Amino acid sequence: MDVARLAGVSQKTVSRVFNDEPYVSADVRRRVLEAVEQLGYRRNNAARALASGRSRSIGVVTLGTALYGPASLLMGVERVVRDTGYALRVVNTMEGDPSGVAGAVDSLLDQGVDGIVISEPIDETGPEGETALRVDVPVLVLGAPPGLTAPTVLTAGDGADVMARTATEHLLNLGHPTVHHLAGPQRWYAARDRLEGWRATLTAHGRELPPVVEGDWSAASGYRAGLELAADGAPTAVFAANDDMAIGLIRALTEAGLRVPQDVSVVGFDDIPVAAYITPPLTTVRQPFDTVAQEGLKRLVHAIENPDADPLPPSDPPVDLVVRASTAPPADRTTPARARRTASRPDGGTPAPRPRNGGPSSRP
Amino acid sequence: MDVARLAGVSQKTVSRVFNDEPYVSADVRRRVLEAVEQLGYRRNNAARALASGRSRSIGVVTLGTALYGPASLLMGVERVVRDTGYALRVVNTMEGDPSGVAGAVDSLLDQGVDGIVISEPIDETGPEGETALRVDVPVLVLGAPPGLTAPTVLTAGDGADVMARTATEHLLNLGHPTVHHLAGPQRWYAARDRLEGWRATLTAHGRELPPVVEGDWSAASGYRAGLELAADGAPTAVFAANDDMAIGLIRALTEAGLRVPQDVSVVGFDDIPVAAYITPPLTTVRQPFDTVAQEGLKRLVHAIENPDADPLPPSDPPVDLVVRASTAPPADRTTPARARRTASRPDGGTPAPRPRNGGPSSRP
DNA sequence: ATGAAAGCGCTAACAG
DNA sequence: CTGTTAGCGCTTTCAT
Repeated sequence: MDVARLAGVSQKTVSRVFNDEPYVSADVRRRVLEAVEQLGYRRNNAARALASGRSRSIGVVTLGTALYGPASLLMGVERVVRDTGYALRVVNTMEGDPSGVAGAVDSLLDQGVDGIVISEPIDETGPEGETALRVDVPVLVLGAPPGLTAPTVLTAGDGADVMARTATEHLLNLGHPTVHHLAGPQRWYAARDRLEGWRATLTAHGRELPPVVEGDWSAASGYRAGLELAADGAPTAVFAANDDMAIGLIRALTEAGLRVPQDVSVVGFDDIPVAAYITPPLTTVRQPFDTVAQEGLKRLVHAIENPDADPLPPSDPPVDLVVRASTAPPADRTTPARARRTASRPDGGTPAPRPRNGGPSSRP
Repeated sequence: MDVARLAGVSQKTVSRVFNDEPYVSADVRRRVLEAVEQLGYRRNNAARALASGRSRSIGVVTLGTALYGPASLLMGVERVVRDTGYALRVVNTMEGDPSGVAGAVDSLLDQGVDGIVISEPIDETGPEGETALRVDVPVLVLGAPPGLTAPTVLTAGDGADVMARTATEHLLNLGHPTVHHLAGPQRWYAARDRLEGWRATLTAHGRELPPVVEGDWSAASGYRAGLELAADGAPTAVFAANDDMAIGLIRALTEAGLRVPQDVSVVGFDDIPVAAYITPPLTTVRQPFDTVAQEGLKRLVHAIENPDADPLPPSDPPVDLVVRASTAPPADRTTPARARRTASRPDGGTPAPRPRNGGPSSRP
C-alpha cells in the first residue's frame, strides 16, 4: 500500500482512517489523507468485501417493465440506498421468465449482497410447483410476502387492500349500487390485494359482487375490458386496479357512447403523473412509493446491521384518495342524500398546477 | 476449498470447471459438479474480482425519476446485461444533485465496475463550471455525449433530432403553416436534440420560427404551456418534446375551448403506453428504447472485453412516427393538395388492440 | 495509539 | 489434462 508508505504509517492505520475507527491521532489522520489525495488512491471494494465478508451492497429484484409502480419503487429504493452507504445491484425478472424470482435472487446471492429487496413479487408457483426460496440474508418484500425463508423477512407497502377499500367506498358513498372491478393480473400479489379490498368492501356493505374482469395492467387491456363491460350492459361504477387500465377503460366506454362520469364513474390506482390531465381527470388512489421504499429500506438496513436485534416495525402508509372528475353520483337512480352531499364538489375537474400533496383528497 | 477436496482435485481445477475453461476431462468435471451440488457451494465474487481485477459488473447512472424514457432505458439495459454475464450496479443522480453525474460515476468507479452507462445525460456545467470527467473504463452514453475522457466513449440513441424532424414534417405536410415546439428542459441533451431537429426542419422549409416554450417533461408543465399558448393566440400545430407534456397541453387547450385536432394538432414523443388511449389518441414518435439499450450494451461489452479492438459502430435506430388522431390538416386555411392527400386517413382514432408494430406509421 | 502477521477465496502464471 | 505457487488489497487478531 503506497499510501501507507507515503504517510509513513502502517497499512492498518490507513484502514483505520478510512473506516473512521477511533484511536488515530489527528496528525496521523491528516498525513494519511494527504497521501491519499496525492496518490488519487481509492480503496478496492472487492478486497474489502473479501476480507470483511460484507459487500455493503443491497440487491433488488424488479420486474422487467417500465410500469409506473415498479419503476417508482426502484427509484425510491435507489434514492435511499446511497444515503445508507450501500450500493445497489439490480436484477430483473420478466414475467414468464423460466427461472423467475428465484433465479434473480440467486444471481444476487452470487454477487454477495448483504440484503435483498423484492419489489412487486408475483406468484410463480407453477401447476404443481412449490418454490421454497432459502436465502441467508435479510429480505424486504415490497408488496406482499412470498414463501421464502430468510433470517429476516420484512414486508412493506402491503396496504393495497386498505387503499382499494377507500376507492370502493368512495364510489359507494357516491350512491352507486355496486362497483365493478377491473383487476390486475392475479399472479401479482399487489393485484390480489386490490381485488381483495374491493371484494371485502362490497361484502361488508352487503352489495352485489359483479364478475371481475382481469387485465394485465396495460391500457390496452383496460380498453378490451371496457369493450366487454359496455357490451354486457354497462356498470355505473368501476374501480380499476391501476391508472393505465383505467385510461384504456375510459377510452372504450367513451367510444361506446358512454360518458364518464355521467354514465360511468371510474377510479384508478397509482396516480400516475398524467392522471390529472387526461379527459376527464382521473380520480385515483395515490400510492406512496417513496415513503414505502424509504421506510422499507431503513428497516432492511437495520436488519442487516443488527442481525440479532428485533426488526423495526412497519408503519402504516397513508391512504390518499385523489378525487378528480372521473367520478360522480350515478345519474339514473335516486341517490341517497348522504352520498350526494359527499359528492357535491364542484371544480373537481380543473387540474390546478398539481400541488405536491395531490389536491383534493380525502380519507375515510 | 472443500469442493476440491471432496472431488479429489486441486483448487485450480474447480476454478477451471466454473469458468468453462478447456482441458478438463468429462469425468473430473462431473465429479466437481457433484461436489459443488452436494456442498451447495457458490463461488465468491469478491474474491474473484480481487484476484482477476475485473468485477464483471456494469454501472448505470440514471436520473432519479420514474419518467418513462429513463425508466425504459434502464429496464432495457437490465434486460440485456444479464445475458452478457455481467451484473448491474445502479446509481442515480437527481437533477440538482450537488455531486451530479460526476458523483454518480465516482461512486460507480469506487465499486469497481468494468464499464459505465450514462443514461440520459444532462448538462451540469454550472455558471462557470467545467466538469471534465476522467474515467478509466469504457463508457456508453445513451442520449448524447457529455465531456468526459475514457478509454472508449460510445454513444447511442442520439437520433432524436431525426425523429423530431419526422414529427415536424408530418405537421408541415398536413398543411400547417408552421409548427410550435413545446420543448423539454434544455439541460437535457435529449431535449436539445429535439429542439434542434424541429428548428432545422422549419428552417429548411423556410417557415417562420415561433418562440419556444420550455417545459420540464411533466404533464403539469405541458398544461401550463398550453394555457400560455392559448392566451397568446393559439397555434395550429404543436410538437411536444414528450408525451406527458403533450397530454397536459391537450388538456389546457381543451379547457380553453380549442379542439384537438380540429383547431390544433399535437404530436408527442416517446409513445408511452397510454398514448393510444387518451382522447384524442396521440400522434407521437416512438422511441426504440429497447433497441437502443440492447445495441449500446453490446457495444459496451465489446469495448470492455476487447480494449484494443476498434469499437463496434453504432447503427441507426429506426424512426417510427405513429399517426393517431391528434393531428389533422388545419381547418381555417387552404390546404395544399399534397398534404391533404397525406393526411386523409380516416379512423386514425380507433386504438385497435395496439399492434406490436404500432399501427399506422410512416417514415419519410 | 499504532503495527505485524495472517488470511479472506479466488485466479495467473507457470510448471509438470 | 492437472497441480503448485503466489499474490490481489483489504480487514482481523493480537502485540506492543
